[in-house]
Amino acid sequence: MATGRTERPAHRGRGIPEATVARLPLYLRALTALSERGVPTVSSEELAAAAGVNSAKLRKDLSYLGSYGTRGVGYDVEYLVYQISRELGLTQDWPVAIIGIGNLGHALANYGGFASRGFRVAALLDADRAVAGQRIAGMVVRHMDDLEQIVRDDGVSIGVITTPAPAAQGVADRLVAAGITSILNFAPTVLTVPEGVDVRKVDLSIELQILAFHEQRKSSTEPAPGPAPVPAAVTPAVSPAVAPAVTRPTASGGDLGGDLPEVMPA
Amino acid sequence: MATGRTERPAHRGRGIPEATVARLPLYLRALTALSERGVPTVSSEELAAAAGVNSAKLRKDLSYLGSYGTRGVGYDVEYLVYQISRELGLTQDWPVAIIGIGNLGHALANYGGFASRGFRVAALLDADRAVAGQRIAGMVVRHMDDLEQIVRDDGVSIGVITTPAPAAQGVADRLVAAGITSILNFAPTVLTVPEGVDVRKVDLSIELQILAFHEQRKSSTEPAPGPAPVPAAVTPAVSPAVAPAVTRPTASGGDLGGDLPEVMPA
DNA sequence: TAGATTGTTAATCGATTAACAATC
DNA sequence: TAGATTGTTAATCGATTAACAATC
Repeated sequence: MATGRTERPAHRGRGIPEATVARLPLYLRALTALSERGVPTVSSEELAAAAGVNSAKLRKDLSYLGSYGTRGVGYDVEYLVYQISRELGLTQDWPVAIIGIGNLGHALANYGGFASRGFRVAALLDADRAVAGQRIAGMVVRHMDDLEQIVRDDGVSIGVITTPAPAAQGVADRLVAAGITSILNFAPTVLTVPEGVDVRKVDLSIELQILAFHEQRKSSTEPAPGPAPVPAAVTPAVSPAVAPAVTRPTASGGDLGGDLPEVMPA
Repeated sequence: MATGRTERPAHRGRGIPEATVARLPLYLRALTALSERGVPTVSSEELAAAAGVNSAKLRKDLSYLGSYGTRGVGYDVEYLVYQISRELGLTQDWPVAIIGIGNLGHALANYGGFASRGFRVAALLDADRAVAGQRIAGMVVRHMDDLEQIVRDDGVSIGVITTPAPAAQGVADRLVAAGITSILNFAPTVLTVPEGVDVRKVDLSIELQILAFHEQRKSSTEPAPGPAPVPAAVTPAVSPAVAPAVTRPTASGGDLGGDLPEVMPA
């Protein structure tokens, strides 16, 4: 229950920074957990800790939405849940279509997380006629041929692409042609879309590769990439003279393995 | 095959910016596609277009790895694939363990993308004894009790958490205790880990919420959240008097559903 | 040499953070 | 009032980008 507090949309209308928008869902999740535990208010310090961010950042982020806290007290949990939900557009229903019912599409269709929080799986689609017609998560998979009609009839506003990489761009084109302006892409491809269409991607192998980069730096105790401090004054002018020892005529034949790693087969 | 070019590790040893590290996999993917098409060289302009970034950014990113291009010519595709792979640590094998074999864990286990590119699913684990023992993607699911032994025996360095949210922190703690220092978290929870442990997260509902935010701004032509300009002087002093109509005592009871998004059932 | 394209500089932009005045 | 905590300022940091000298 919010104490009858007034709102000042402040920055509203223009310009909540992208970095802030990306964190609002985290705050919302932390607040929802607090709400379920019956916690009435939180300080920025507590909420920041729960969301895994710095409290100054949290306060700055929230200040873009308005002045929803009370000095000396903190934030009313329910009230802030509402305000963030509204800002994110979660007070309305967002019908989502999942395109490409393979392993991942199947898993997402069964994923409970959609239903709550304003999202609703409105349709499952696949280009394979053997897949279309199957019943998954209580829904009948439709064929891609019906895409335009489904988007129109069900008011689908967000498309989730879970096709193999080679099919993704074509699907994106059709989604855009059908009027969809928000796409969540799970296929490992860069999608090209017109201005005004938002694409976000979820990319497993990119995340793994970033982890591998850091993991490599940890385990290796070699002077260069390791956590070693700057080796006693590497004078810029000197390095060219120091470097030649590292110079290699070609990348192949080293102990590094001359072969370039093959990427995903498909 | 690289043209006999010399290498200058330049910035190496310390500090490739995180933003750059996060893009290297994109470049690698684009380069691999070019390599498969037999393209021998690319300009920064072409490669940047393929990766969906600005060419100045690409050149700056690559400059952190060294001087691997040729002025007036461009980059040797094979050579650059090799250099980026090496930088990311993909010239070695990274055994991965997937913990939590529900919908998503199952899908990931069957996902081909792992195997290529230096990653290898070394083990599948689940806390449920009814799941352990099952055969999935040619592997027998092991019970969580065996975690420590598996990490040790198989040299697992990366843990992928696909458990329900409430179980994730406990699993993370055990992974860390077992010596794992890189975690990819699919559960919608903030994980707390010691210094030196890297956590990256993949979060479907956060991505959807970010899309919803932008989608809302597009479709709504309402004055406040829409793309409308600042409505004729919203004097700060006045807003408290204007706002009360929007003030609501509580957020619950709405269509928001007070529920936190449940993750995959298992 | 003339044309092309890299690698780097420097300016700009946006995000983070500590600190603190405002205020409950 | 005294204590607590927000909302905001300003300094800092890091990332992006245009522009161009270096050089193949």
